[in-house]
Amino acid sequence: MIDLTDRQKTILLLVLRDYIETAQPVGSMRLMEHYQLDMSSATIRNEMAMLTELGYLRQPHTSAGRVPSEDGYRYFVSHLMHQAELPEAVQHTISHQFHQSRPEMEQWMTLAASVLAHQSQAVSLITAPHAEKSYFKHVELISTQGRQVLMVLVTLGGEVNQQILTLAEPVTQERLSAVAIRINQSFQGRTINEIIALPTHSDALEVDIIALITQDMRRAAERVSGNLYYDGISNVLAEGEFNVSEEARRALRLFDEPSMLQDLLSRTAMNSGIGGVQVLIGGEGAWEELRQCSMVLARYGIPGHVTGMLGVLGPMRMSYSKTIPTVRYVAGLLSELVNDTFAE
Amino acid sequence: MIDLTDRQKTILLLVLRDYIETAQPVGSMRLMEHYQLDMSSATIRNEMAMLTELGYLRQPHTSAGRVPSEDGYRYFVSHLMHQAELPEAVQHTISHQFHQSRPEMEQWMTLAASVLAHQSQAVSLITAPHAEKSYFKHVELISTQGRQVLMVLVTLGGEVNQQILTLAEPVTQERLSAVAIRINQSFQGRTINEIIALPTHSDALEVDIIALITQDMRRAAERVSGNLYYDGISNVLAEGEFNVSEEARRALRLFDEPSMLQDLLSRTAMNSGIGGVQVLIGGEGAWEELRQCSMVLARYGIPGHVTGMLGVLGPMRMSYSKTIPTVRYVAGLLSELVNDTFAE
DNA sequence: TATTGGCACTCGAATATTCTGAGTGCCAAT
DNA sequence: ATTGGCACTCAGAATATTCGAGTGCCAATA
Repeated sequence: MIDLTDRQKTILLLVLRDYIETAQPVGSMRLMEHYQLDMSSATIRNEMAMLTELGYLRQPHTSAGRVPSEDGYRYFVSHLMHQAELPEAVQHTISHQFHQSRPEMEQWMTLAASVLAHQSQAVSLITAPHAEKSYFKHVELISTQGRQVLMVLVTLGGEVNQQILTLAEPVTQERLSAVAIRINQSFQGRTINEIIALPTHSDALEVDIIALITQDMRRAAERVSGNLYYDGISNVLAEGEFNVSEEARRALRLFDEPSMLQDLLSRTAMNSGIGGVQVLIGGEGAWEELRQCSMVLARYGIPGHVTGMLGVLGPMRMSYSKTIPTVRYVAGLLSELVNDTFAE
Repeated sequence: MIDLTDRQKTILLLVLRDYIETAQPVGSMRLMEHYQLDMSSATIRNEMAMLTELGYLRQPHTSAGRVPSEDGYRYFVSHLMHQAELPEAVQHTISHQFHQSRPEMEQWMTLAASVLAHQSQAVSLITAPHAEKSYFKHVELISTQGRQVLMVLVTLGGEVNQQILTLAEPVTQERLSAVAIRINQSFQGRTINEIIALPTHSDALEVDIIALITQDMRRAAERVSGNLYYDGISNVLAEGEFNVSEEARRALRLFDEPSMLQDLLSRTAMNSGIGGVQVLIGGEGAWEELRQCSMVLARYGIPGHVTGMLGVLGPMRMSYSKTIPTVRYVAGLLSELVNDTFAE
């Protein structure tokens, strides 16, 4: 794996750079002139042949230049690319936008999606922060009309869940409020299991409501992550190689099938810590739809508490050296915001 | 406009049908055999020439069959197409899905988007119902930690708006609840203007909260419509003529620029009543991006009260006779649901 | 007068053919 | 170990050729 000479590394790096920039197979001559290498094209050819044999480069056909292979990209990302921070100016711009927006989670999500899409010129996606263990915080019952009641359930971290119930018979707001107050007092800060363990109450209305609350909390716990936001779908279509369109269609199908994305996000990045950025190249064998794509993913939030995922989906030859710092920075920013909001 | 002979209408209708089905220019021979017309292909050619002169058909090039022009589609939609109801079986399936889903607005929106996209094999889009005039219903203040407070504001029709405030100094939950109760009592059912007209209170905290409430309500009133949901983006890419891709890209750009869609929706369908379905063919000159597309739009909800928009965006040769009933039916269904939920 | 068969004509799309040049692999010379 | 030189390859562009669906028009017809 580390059996590459310095010169081989240089050449591999340059091939990657050039290909990422131009999307054209890169040949030995071009490489030599463009980067003023002081060796002949024949030497470069020899090295390239070596790199091809090692599996880091590919030849689309016999008489074409070289193109990075999946392994090539992986080597690039993990050994060659120099990991810079995001330029300060960009950091400021982004951070400014966040601090100017309305202090609402939904706004932040939309903004983060937009920033990522714009910076990386690819599709961005992000899940709302999600409590890893759900604690009851507050419930509110508001009668809207006759038998319809709006239930607003707040769990740890300000996740708000609203639902409309239809009762068997009309109930006054007073009665509802009384029930709410009782429930709030006894459930405060408890987990779903603790709530279930509590002695059941005799009041029929109250029993119904409690059943709904536990049901909601259970459902929330099952969902791997919160709502999904994304942005920049047209970016990916602007890419040259996607004009083949077949590939683009496949990748975009992911966005029509939220469950697939959820699955993908949870399966990959659940195990990576906060702050770490995961790079997924060419679907890593597991995702047929992403054969031509890469994803840069990160988790954000408070570990073991409230976390979410965010990332970028783009063509395999996306600019990792720009995307990775961006994803890392935005993840950090969101972590801060989540911290400010939810920490106890 | 109505200067078409019956025979011309028949031919125009068949051309439309055939083209919508096959996406191929249709010629005189094909028309004759396929639909057993008892006239010769020469006669059909003559009529076609006439229809071309009148602007209802076009010829892609001299020696090709005929293709409907924009005007042709319009004539078809308004005079030729027979307006059937959605088949009962389909109605049942759809309605069943809605009644099985969780009774939450968000679920309904997602479901409606999914159903429309699936039925029409095109992109669907839908805005959440939006109160045309906003009445205060309820506010809830929940302390999450030190100076952070979660405000949940419910306005007429169960629109719930959550926001996190940072206070100047920590306040107990008791104090917050007291404020909430006072506000709820005096604001119940009032409009924003009435609230502003009320005598201001002396309590600093209360004044702050009230300011935020009015601010929120004002903002909600300004938004043309609620959140935007959509589905089926990959459908549009599956269409043959979009493989040219340039067009697809343009149309999809709409989805990255929510403001454009909002604008489009409000400008077109704001004036059409509930129940009426509007058909927008080829952008009607106004929207460059939609030159190759059509939209089928409808409003739903309670007129003058809480309404939303929904519709389908597809290629100009979409199956109007299937899409229009679907859109109408789903709009009706949502209207019912909105009615059940929000009516007073 | 409206309809029809016949026929010459058109022109996009499909297929075949040729051309071109960027790029390679390899070898002998340095 | 590196390099200049050279024959070879092959995708893609450019060009030519064929094919046939479809038209427009006209003279014959009912």
